[in-house]
Amino acid sequence: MISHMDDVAGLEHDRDRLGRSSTAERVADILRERIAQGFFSPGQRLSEEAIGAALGVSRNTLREAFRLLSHERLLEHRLNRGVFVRVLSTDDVADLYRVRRVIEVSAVRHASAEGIAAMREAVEDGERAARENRWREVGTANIRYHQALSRLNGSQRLDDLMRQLLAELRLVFHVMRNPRSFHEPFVARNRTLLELLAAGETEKAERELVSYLDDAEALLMEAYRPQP
Amino acid sequence: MISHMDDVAGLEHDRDRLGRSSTAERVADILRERIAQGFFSPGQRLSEEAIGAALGVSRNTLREAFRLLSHERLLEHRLNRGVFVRVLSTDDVADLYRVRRVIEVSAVRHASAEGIAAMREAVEDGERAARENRWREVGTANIRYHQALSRLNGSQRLDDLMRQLLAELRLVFHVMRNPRSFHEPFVARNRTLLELLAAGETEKAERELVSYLDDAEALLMEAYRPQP
DNA sequence: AACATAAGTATTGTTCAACAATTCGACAAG
DNA sequence: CTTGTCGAATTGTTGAACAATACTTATGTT
Repeated sequence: MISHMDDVAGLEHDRDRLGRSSTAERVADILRERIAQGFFSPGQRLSEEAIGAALGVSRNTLREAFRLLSHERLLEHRLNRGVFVRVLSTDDVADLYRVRRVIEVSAVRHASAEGIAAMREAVEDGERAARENRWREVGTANIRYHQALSRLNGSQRLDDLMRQLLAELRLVFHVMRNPRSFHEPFVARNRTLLELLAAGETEKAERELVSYLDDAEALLMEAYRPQP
Repeated sequence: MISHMDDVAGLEHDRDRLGRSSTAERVADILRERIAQGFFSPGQRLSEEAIGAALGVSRNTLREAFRLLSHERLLEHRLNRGVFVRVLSTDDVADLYRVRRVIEVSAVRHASAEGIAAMREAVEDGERAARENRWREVGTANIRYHQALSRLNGSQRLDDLMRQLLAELRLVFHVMRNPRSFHEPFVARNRTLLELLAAGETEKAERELVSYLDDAEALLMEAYRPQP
């Protein structure tokens, strides 16, 4: 009997992807994607009645979804006034990059062969998309790159934090008028950092990463200053 | 006209302390405290009907509170089965200490005079409580100490992460039979680390901290192995 | 006795309708 | 131009209802 179980053992890994589908969570998934794609603009209010009617769910269920996204800092819940798509201040951007420096610098010190392979894939995807002038894809490849970098830490919780953090940053990206000017310089720098890590040059890699993040923050701040 | 506005300008800072009291959040506060104090045991199921009746709130409101605490990883939501007080595995403990190493080591590198003062207060509270054999207070002082340490990073988000992380660790502490044996050694080590930081010996401080966390993790794992 | 199956119960998931509480804009009064 | 008041619109919260799922107990078969 047990011999038959061995065939099924591999499935246990995917088990959590089955049961975890309550309506509220699926609603949250939909809204999260819409926000990430810029379908909802920062500052926009999300009406319970309108969205509830549009998705065909009750207000209570929708409110549960709102709570989830508020906790992820994608929505902002103001008492008796509703939920709004988060508007990041320059202080928020500064804080996000403080966290990125902590997590990603630590990741560089934990570099491993398998982890670097995942980064390499993201780099090549980004380079390919850049050659074909698909800058939206360059952006997503860049996000995958930094997720892979963060994963070097080997911590589920830091991965979650990084994912949430990059989702917040997307709120800023959508405000920028010219995505190419922001993403273009970092295609090459992703490659540079990758090769330094692959060569075991962690010292140089760390310096490159810090300079990388400083530049990215400065560029973002520059593009973000006008309308705060 | 604008000159009159200057008087009010200082109030904007306190604005967030006004509205923040919805029933669901207050319920979450109560439950969070109960969990922290070990009133609810890890693994215990929290019945919607029972707790809703005890607190005098409707199921819908209570469920919103459950969502909040589930997202903080204090409760675990299993579909169609209810919410349970989280039971941490040894893998969880290992992950928590991975995150602590990243955050706290980074904090050591950002040490500043004002931040160290807050740590000194926590150290002295802990030493006082230890002299008077109040080991529960030693535990809370220790938590305050590490929160103050984390605050050296100067990041709101890292502070939040640290607070959540220490709340999770409390779930483990309650399983231990003898709190004294766990907390006692670290009263002196908190002082040691503090003085190294105050003296600007960041190199030594970092080594001490890493060794500190390694020992704490090992001790916790040892006490935690029997019953998972 | 062991095991599978089926019925029944309890609990959660979701919706709906209602009302209280709060915000916001408009308009009037000073 | 400020202040006060009214009313519409929206959120906050409740309670009840029903569906969907999990747990328990009883039942029947081998």
